[in-house]
This record gives sequence, structure tokens and C-alpha cells, in this order.
Amino acid sequence: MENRKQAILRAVVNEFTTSAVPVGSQALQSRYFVNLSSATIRSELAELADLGYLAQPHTSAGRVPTDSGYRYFVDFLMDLEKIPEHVGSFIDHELRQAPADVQGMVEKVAMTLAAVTQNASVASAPQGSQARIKHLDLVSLEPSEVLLILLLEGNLLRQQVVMVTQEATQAELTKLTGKLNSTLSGRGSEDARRYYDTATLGLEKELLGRVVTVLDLYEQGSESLVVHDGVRNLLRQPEFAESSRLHQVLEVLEETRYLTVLLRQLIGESDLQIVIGSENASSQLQGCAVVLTTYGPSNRLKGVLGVIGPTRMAYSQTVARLQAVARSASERMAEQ
Amino acid sequence: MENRKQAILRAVVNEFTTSAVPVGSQALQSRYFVNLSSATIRSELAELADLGYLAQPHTSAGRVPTDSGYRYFVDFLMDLEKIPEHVGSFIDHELRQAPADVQGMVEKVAMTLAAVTQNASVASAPQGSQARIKHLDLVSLEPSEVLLILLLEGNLLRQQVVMVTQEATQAELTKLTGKLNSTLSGRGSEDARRYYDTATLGLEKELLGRVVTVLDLYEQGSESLVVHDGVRNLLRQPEFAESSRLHQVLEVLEETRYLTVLLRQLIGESDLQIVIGSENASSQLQGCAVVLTTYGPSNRLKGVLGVIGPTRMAYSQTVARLQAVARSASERMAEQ
DNA sequence: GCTAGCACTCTGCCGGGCAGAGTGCTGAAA
DNA sequence: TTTCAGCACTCTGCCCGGCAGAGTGCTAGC
Repeated sequence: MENRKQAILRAVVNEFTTSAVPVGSQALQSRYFVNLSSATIRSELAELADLGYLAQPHTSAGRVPTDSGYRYFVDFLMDLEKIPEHVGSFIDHELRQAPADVQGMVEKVAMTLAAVTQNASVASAPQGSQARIKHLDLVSLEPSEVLLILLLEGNLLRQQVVMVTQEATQAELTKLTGKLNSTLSGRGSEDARRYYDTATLGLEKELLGRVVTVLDLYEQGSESLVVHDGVRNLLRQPEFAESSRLHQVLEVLEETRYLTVLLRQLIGESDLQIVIGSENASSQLQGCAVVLTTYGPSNRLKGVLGVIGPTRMAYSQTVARLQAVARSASERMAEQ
Repeated sequence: MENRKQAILRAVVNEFTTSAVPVGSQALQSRYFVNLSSATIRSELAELADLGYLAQPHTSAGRVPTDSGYRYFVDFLMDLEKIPEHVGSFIDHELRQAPADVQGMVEKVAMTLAAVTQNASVASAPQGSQARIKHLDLVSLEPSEVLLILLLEGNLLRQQVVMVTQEATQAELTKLTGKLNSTLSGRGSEDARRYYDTATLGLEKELLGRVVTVLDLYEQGSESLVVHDGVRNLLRQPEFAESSRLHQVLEVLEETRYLTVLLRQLIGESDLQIVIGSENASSQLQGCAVVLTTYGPSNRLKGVLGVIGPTRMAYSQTVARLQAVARSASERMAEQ
């Protein structure tokens, strides 16, 4: 595509992003192309429309980027925002005072991301494809009730109340704890299962069974933590003035199962993914764009971080700030 | 107030609750008071309006309950819904398959409550005014980095990464764990602080300091867990068609600090609290009603459970279902 | 290839008119 | 004293025509 067409497409996207109003040839001429006439711009606009990058809400309205228009923009025309200093330090400041546990951290990340992008955000807890036991603990609640505490790699705590058929005192449990720790620490689910298979009946086997269950649950990701924030930011956008639009987005956000699917698509793909409007698998996200990246304390432990907003979002700013939050959060988590 | 006036007020509230349209004398006559004339009903309506229980959006519109109208209704006229069997079993079913950890449980409770009341819900994790240590564990991460795991009464896990000046092996930590457990288990923050004060310098003191911090944080409630769900249900109500209304509610829901304040008001008050429209402290909740109750595994560990919706909500149904969820969740948590 | 000019089209807004819903009042009946 | 039928009145919501404004596409000339 010729340079000038690209420049005009870029200008239309920029203008529409900030004004939310279809942009006409005069607006472009006065604000971007002072030494072109509006008539010239009009014919360029008409050609861009023929190419499928722009559309008209009605005959005598200005132009609006189509989904492919945005796609072209993010693929070829966008240059990343240089993040303002106060935003960068805001991110660092917020994440530094996040709680140490995963839950709290993920919530803080989502909150921060929503704040700096002024859109809705989602975040899933970093998770490895394989769980590895770091430490294990047994606490007697009742004579026949044991609380199993598992510390997984990445400092993830899991707890389970186990009803055991064979009663045990705390002293016995403590002894068993030592034994299990020396056998299991550093091991994953296959080892745990093998160990479970060879174990004799009784207390130890019952507890090992639960250990295996916890690891399996983790690896299936069925109990994965996904949080969202910043829905209120969307309400400021005119595309969500009518409540039905927001309703659809909320369906996706509040139904964790949708969200988990959405996020899982990314794992293994490239580290930055932008899904625009109709490219979205779920029909509820028509008119919305999703920008996703991964983050986490290490290469083996990755979570997904995303921004959800109208297709008319400030992509360059969103991408830059999303990556900044991901970077800062990753560093922060690696420290722990 | 005479019986008939009460009956008419009750009818207006019922009718408006389901239709969302100002109710006129003819509608009341045909659906509730067949052997009264509409003129008679009109004069009663006029008197109810004089008393401040009803209002007119404009001269020739039907009547709408005022906040005091709803107040009178919930105080004197409402009889609790008998919960349909399928709703009751839905509640039990959902809560039975909630995860065992507090986080998961609270989320499930909020989700269930939102589903059965068709409004937005909030839930805070049960929390005692005093933290009590049930068990403690120390895991070596690096030579000078220790992960402190605290199990508090109510099976609440807390973790903290502690940088210690004095290096320690896991064996040393395990030994210390035994000592600390025997001293601290069953104890609260005062005991821990006393013990901290008398401890000699070094590893033990450093760790005890953190234990005290964790307990303090818990007792201040500053890290209290509050979740919400069901915002999408509100979007179905005409009062939230205009997005500004929803925006205000979302501000309250997404800002945890507001929510914490809102919920804390209830602790110590009666076990069921209904806050209607202008009775609400925060101006963002004008036009909204909040129904709150407490729940938890025991008398000493209480969380708050609430429903937020338009003042035009089905109070009798909401209260009954809220209490059912609270009861079921409490039972479920007591089992653990 | 660019541009000034012009005719054309579509929206958004305003004001009037009208049907519909609902009220308050009054005078008569029970 | 209470109830009620009838009536005048009021206010909204909706439709409709007209009009200004914004923007386009086309054409002819530079």
C-alpha cells in the first residue's frame, strides 16, 4: 500500500480512537494533512473503503476503521507508545506493595493493568504445566480429620481436608510429614502417583491419594485462578452506553470457564497476541479487542495477562503498558 | 395504618417490583381489588402519597414506592418467600462442590447467591476479631530466605517470604518449627507479641516478628478478602439501562476499600440488615438496596454476605434466598 | 495527479399534533 | 360516612415534516 494511504489509515485510526466519531475528510485535512485538499483525501478514503479497511456507518457519514483496518494498523502502522514516567513509576509502586501471596498478587496486577490502560483487565495466576511439590505439611484437626497443606513450586499453597479411616495424633502426623517430605519434595505428579501405587494401605496411602488429586487438579488447570477488574472503565466508552453490549462482555468475564478457555488459547502462542472484533472466537466479544501477553516468575511458570476494550482502543498505548505491567509483575514474582 | 392502605401499599410494591412501570389505579383494581372501584383506590393512593410512601414520576403517571414506602413494606408487610425446592437443592448442590479453601469457597458462595437472587452479590471471607494460630511451618527457599506458612483458626492459610540475616538449613528450620508450634499453637496475637518481646535476637526473633505482623494484618482486616459477582444480572434491570447508574455501583464493587467499609458496618449489628436507597451512606448507591447477613463456620468466625440490586427488588425472595445461602454455606464451612 | 465547486444524501433536532394513560374532583347513591 | 361513576385536565410518548449540518461523490479545469 502506498505511503500516503497508510498515513491516512493511521490518521483515521488515531482520530477515531480519541474522538469515537466517524472521521471525515475535512477533519483529516485540517488536523493531519494541511497541504492536501479534502477532495484528494476523499478519494483516498474511498479507495481504503474499497480495500476493506474503512467503512461508513451511512452514506453521508465519515469513515470508521473496520476490523481489518485495525488489523492492518496493529500489524504495520503502529509504533509503541513510550510510556510516560509517572505511569511507569505508578506500575512499579503498585506492584511493589502487592501482597506476597499469589492470589493477592494476581489481583493487584489486574487492578494495576486496568488502571493504566483504562480498560477492563484479566489476569490468570502463573502456572506450570507440571506441578512440583516443594514442601508438604499435615495438621491434625480431629482425630480422624487431617489438613493436608501442599506447597508447590512457585510458592503456591494448596490445602485439603482429608477424612482418614485410621485415626492419628499430631505426633504421628509430624513423623509422617518428615517421611513424606524427604520422599516427595522436588517431585511431580508422576512420581507421586508411582509412590502412591507402591505404598501399603493405611494412613499414608490415603494421604498420598489426596496429594495426587491436588497435583492433578492443578495440572488440569481446573482450579486455575482468574480475576478481572476495570469493568467500570468500559462504561466510560460510548460503545457501552447501551447496556446490552456490556452485558455480553460481562458474561465472558464473570463466567470463569469462558475466561479460562480464552486465556488458554494463548499459552504456547507468541508472547503478544491481539484479537480484534470478529477475529474473536466467542460471539460475545464482537466489537471488542483483546490484547494478551504472558507473565510469570520463570519460563516454566506462566500466567496470562490481558486487556479487554472496544476495538476502538489505543492499541499502541495498551500494548506498551500491558507489556510494562507484565515485565514489572514478572520481576516482582521472581524476587519472591 | 388501616388494613386496606397496607394492602394497597403491598400491592403497589409487588406490582412495581415485577413490572418496573409506575402502577395506576386501574391496574390495581383489575388485578388485586376487583370489588373496589378505581376511584376509591385513587383516593387511597393519594393518601399514601401524602404519607410519603408513594410518589408520582409526573402528574398523570401511576405511583411508585418511595424509599420509605419500601422501608414500611420490608418492616411490616413482607412475608418471606417459601423457597422453591429446586432453588434450595441448587444452593446445596453448588456449595457442596465448592473448593475446600476459603478463597474458592467465598467465590462459590458469591456466585451462587448472585444466581439465585438474580442480582449482584458480595461476600467477605469469615474472619474472627482475633486471629489464633493453629499451626505453623517453615520452608527454606534459599539459605537466607524462609517461607513462613501460618495456618489460622478457620483453616486460613497465610504465607510470607522472610529474608533472614542468619542463614539456616531446612533441618534447623524443621527443629525450630517444632519448637514454635508447641509454643504458639492455639495462641493469638497478644501471646505471640509477648513471646516475640522475650525472644532473644536471631532467626527465631526475626520469624516471630513476621508472625506478629501476619496476625496484626489479619486482625486489622486490611487484607480481608471480598469478592463480588453477578453484575451482569443488574444489566437486565431497566434502572441500569443508562450506564451511569451502573458505573456508580461498579465503583463501589470494584473498589475493595469501599466494600470493606460497607460490610464492616454490619458486624455486630443485627443478623439481617436491609439498607434502602437514600439510607445508604455512600451516595453511589442511591436507587440501590443492599441486603446483608452474616455467615461463617462458627460464632467467632463471621463473614458478610450481601445482595445489591435496585430498590425495586423482590425483597421477600431476596431475603429468604440470602438466608438460605448463608445457612448452607455456614454448614458447609463448619464441616471442614 | 490534484483540487474547487456543486449536487446529493443522510442524520439529528425541533416543534406541533395526537392518542393514551392516569389523576383529582364532584355530586349522587348506599 | 363511604363508595363510586363521570368528567375535565394533565402529562408522556410517538409520529411526522421540516430544516440545518456534515459529509460524500462526481466533474471539470488547472
